[in-house]
Amino acid sequence: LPQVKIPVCQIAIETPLRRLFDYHLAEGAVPGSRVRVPFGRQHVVGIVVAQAADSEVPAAKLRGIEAVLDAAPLFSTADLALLTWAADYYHHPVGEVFATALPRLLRLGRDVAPVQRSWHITNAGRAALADGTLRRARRQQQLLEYFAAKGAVDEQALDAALPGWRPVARTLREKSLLEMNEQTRSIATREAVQSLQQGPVLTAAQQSAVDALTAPGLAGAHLLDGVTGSGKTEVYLRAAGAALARGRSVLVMCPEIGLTPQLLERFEARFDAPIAALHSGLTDTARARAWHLAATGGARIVVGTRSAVFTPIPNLGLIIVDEEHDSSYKQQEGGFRYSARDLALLRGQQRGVPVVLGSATPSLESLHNVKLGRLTHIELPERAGSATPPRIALIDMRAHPVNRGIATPLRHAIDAHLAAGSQVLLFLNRRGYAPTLLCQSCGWVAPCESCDARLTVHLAGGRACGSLACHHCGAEAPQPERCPRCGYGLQPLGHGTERVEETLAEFFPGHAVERFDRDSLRAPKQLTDAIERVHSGSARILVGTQMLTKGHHFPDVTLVGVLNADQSLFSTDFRAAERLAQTIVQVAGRAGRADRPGEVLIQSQYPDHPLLKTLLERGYAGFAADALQERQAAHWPPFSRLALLRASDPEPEVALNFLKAARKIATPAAGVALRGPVPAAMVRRAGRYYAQLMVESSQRTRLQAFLAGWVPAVESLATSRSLRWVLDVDPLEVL
DNA sequence: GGTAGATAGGAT
DNA sequence: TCCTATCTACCG
Repeated sequence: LPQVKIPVCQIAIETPLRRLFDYHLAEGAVPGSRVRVPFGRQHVVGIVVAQAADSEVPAAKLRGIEAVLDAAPLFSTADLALLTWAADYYHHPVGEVFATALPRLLRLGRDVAPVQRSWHITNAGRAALADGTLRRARRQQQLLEYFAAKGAVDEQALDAALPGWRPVARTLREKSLLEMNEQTRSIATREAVQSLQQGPVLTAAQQSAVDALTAPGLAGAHLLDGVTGSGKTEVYLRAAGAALARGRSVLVMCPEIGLTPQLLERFEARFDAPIAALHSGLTDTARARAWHLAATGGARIVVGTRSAVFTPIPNLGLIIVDEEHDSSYKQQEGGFRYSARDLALLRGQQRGVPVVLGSATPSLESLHNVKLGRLTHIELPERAGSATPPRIALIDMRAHPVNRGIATPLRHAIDAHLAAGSQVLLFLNRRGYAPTLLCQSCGWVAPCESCDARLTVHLAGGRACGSLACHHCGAEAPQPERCPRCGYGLQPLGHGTERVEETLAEFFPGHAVERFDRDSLRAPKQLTDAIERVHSGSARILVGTQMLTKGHHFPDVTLVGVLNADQSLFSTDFRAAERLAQTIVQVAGRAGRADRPGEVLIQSQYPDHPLLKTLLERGYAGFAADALQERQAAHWPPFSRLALLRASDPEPEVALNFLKAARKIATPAAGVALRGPVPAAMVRRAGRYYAQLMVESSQRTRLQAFLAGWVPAVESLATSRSLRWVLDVDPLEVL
């Protein structure tokens, strides 16, 4: 009997299963479009990835597509190829990878083609106006009169003409006096893009950077390596302008848009072009709209965070990855742990589109790629506008009196800068009041019930008697008055940003302190208000965490103090030194932006530490050169490739045993080494016990080949439902 | 991950 | 005897 071939669609479905699912071919079910399909006993939305002339699946199991949801595909074949590549490379279920690329509403099957809503008066409405039934409802009467005069009016016009019309219109609609019409708006693609501003005169370095990035017929990847204030953004704008002028669109990626709205503002101010912003602060509807605008070519500039790397952009002509060293480009939670920076490079290569990675403190990976010729190195050595670079010095905390975390030389420097009318910025990577609550009598410290960690003391609503919080699982508890073990009084030990804020207010009375951390700036409004207080000059001293190292320009800050650089000097994570160097250089970059020279003081117990010495004597480039040599000697990335299999379970030993079994079933492969499994640095976190197994190879292809065979086998090992496991390819933290 | 049928144990 | 909690297999 000749086999009958049955043509099928191969569909990505959001499920942890690592495969596509075949369904009978249906009209309009072209690759890239969404379809509704029966799946098990449910009905789900999937994405057609490909069509095939035949299926491996027994014909009896094949089912039909229920509905095609998109008239035109959402993803191009190149978009599909990128997503498929990512699923392969990160060895993650393809359906979940596709889910990452799609806003929630589209995943749910909603139609988000932008609609134009317009309102008009009904006959009943005219009658109501005539017979005066609305005499007592003045606003309703006025709105109806407006519609009686104007006819159909669309919502944008109403927003502009009559702010606050919506609730009134809703009431009138319920009474059938007004009606609303929806119609699909056609998007004007290829809108003319105008440059609103000319932009400043470029420095020679900027000009040659722009030349390199806008050379005709150019593709390829570039590292734009420029100190803070050297004008990287201006280079981005010029390169983007050139791409837009060629009729192409631009993808701009940034680590956290909420913290760095400047980038978006600069693009908005420069170009009269439709911009779509994609970040975590959007509502589902707003995100779906922005995504759709980008995917249909309605936006010529797309500014977004990590997941924006997957957003379809027709006619893409340039990809910019700002602050490429930033760890938020790597998804570090959940299952699909991709690097948006690496995928951006791949996307550019795949489409022949130039990619610019920008940073004042490039990742060692990127600097290594420069050496290998995979990235061209474009340097912007000087600060634009000829500002003097900051003077950096160490304060030996052993050699000076230290009062409440602040050494005398730093205190004097703060006094001097404040007296000169400048602002001062202090960086401390530790939020809360104190990292520990200690009993001075018996040595008891407040522990987290569900983690191997100490609870951090926080001020409750600002006053002395605080609360306790776990920074690992989020647990909160009131602060006990007495030691639960011996009944003695308890003391907060150590310094967090809240305590430093308190200390500064005491040491420098009359100088308002502004605190920048996740606790003080929970809402975006709080951040903008705080920044406003700094810019207006009402705040004189800034104290904060990482938040202060990202993006914001504080032109009147002339002194930056790093209160404790030591935390990561002796970390076991091989990337700790790189992160510390980047943080110090980034926070130092906040000082002396204007014509006033800046000063940076770093407090340390170990001023002779080679990392700090190198950084001060030879700058970030010198540090990076040394660090790369160390990595090479120790055979760490980028000189080797890593993958980490992490597992956790509420019962001790379960995760470790699972990983031991995973190691046992591995087929030995040449050039691939397994290390571990070992318990995680913090074994118990949020009530689960963690362990990990490392896979290492000097060659990416070997590692990939090994994982391709191993991961499916590992999957079949995981029988218990309570056990969770993830594979992290190119992990950032290996603790 | 979601679902439902199978199974086992406890409460009534 | 029935109810529920847990296990197991499957998804085209």
